Amino acid sequence: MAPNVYALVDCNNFYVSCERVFRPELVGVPVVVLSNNDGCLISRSDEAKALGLRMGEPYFKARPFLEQHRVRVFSSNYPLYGDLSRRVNLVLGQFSPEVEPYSIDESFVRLAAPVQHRPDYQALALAIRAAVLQQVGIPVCVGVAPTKTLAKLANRRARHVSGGVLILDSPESQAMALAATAVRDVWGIGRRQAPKLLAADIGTAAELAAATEGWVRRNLGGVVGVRLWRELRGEPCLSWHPRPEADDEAEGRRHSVTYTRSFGQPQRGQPVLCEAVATFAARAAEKLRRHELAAHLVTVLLGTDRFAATTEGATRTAVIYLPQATQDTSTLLAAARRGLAQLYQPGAAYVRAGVLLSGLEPPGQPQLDLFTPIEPARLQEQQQLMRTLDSLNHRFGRDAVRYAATGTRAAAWAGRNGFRSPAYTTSWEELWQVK
DNA sequence: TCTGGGGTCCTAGGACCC
DNA sequence: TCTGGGGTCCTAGGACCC
Repeated sequence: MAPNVYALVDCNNFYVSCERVFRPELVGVPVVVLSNNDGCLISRSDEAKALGLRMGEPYFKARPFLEQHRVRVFSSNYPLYGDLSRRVNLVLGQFSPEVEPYSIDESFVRLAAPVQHRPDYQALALAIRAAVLQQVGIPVCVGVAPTKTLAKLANRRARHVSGGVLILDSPESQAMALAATAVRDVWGIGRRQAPKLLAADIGTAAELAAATEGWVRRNLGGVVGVRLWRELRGEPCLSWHPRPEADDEAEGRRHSVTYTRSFGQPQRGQPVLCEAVATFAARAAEKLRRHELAAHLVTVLLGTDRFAATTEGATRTAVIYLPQATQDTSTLLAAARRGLAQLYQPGAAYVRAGVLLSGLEPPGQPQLDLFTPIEPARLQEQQQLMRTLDSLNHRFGRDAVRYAATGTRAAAWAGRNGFRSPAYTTSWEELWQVK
């Protein structure tokens, strides 16, 4: 049987490219997009990279430099990026039924096992690139190889190749690419492992691939390292999960749903924190219902400033167990409030909070709690209310209808996002206008 | 004044059971 | 007086990813 071939399609400077789709005047000039809360730089155009701006640089430090060089700055606009990401995947679906979105800006495409003698992957990769650019307006790079890890490696190198595609379908081309790739740039080798490998005289991906399996098992995180090592040698070991949220099989189901945010200003008062946590719980609950799941565990997180010199800086958590898994906002809200009450310490200055829902299962699973079973009629009522709430908010905009506990819109704890572009494609109020 | 957020996978270790 | 070993389940924490 012919082996599979994987293409990794990666959108170039994705968030910046999204902003450029609707503002052609941004093409050719330095542009950056900031993280939530306008905290740091998370996407840079090539021009911004050329100015020496680094990924993850705090915005407040870079600001004078950005102004001096007239860099265009945007707050992140996730509804817009998420929608364009979806459109990119639709285009990829024209080339293969097997598309696995890996992150908002990257997808793996499994290409049909080649029937003919030597398929022209180069031409195919170029066609993918042209189609995404033409139909969505986003430039991408494409790496093609027999394993996911090699496809990632090919993609990385494709960025510096004219045409933006690189095919590693022969042992010779793979050997060359491995020799030219620093080991710290291999997918799965992070900040911790890279120095360890260097100390063992392993500086390139080729040198890692040439190590013995026993050495890798002992020194590179056991089974995880061995899997990575095999993938580099062309043996596929990573599994394939097409359309992760579409199917309801236990296999591909997610394990948690989180909503955490930093505050615009440190917060000390319990009522304000209560509103923030209630808001985050309501958001997490929406996400839970979107994925058609219910949660048994509600974890509340409360964090103090980890950069402050005077305090410890720590995130503390409280876990509330719900005997019956639920996707009902008011039940989750009440649990979150109990968690907050356990955590809250008067006087502490909190800079971030969050809600994590876990112990997930499909809603309406058989009841295990024998003592306080919720009545089926009441359960149905709850579910109907949530469906109504979600559809109203979908139709009339986020927060058209919401819980009083979540407080006012102009909340004291709200984060900054001073430079946000309109949600051109997902919000009726902000639709792109042609004049 | 100002440093993001949301995930996954794996392992170690404790509690408990037989 | 002696005090095993295997299994399961759970949690905390590490490492990594974009």
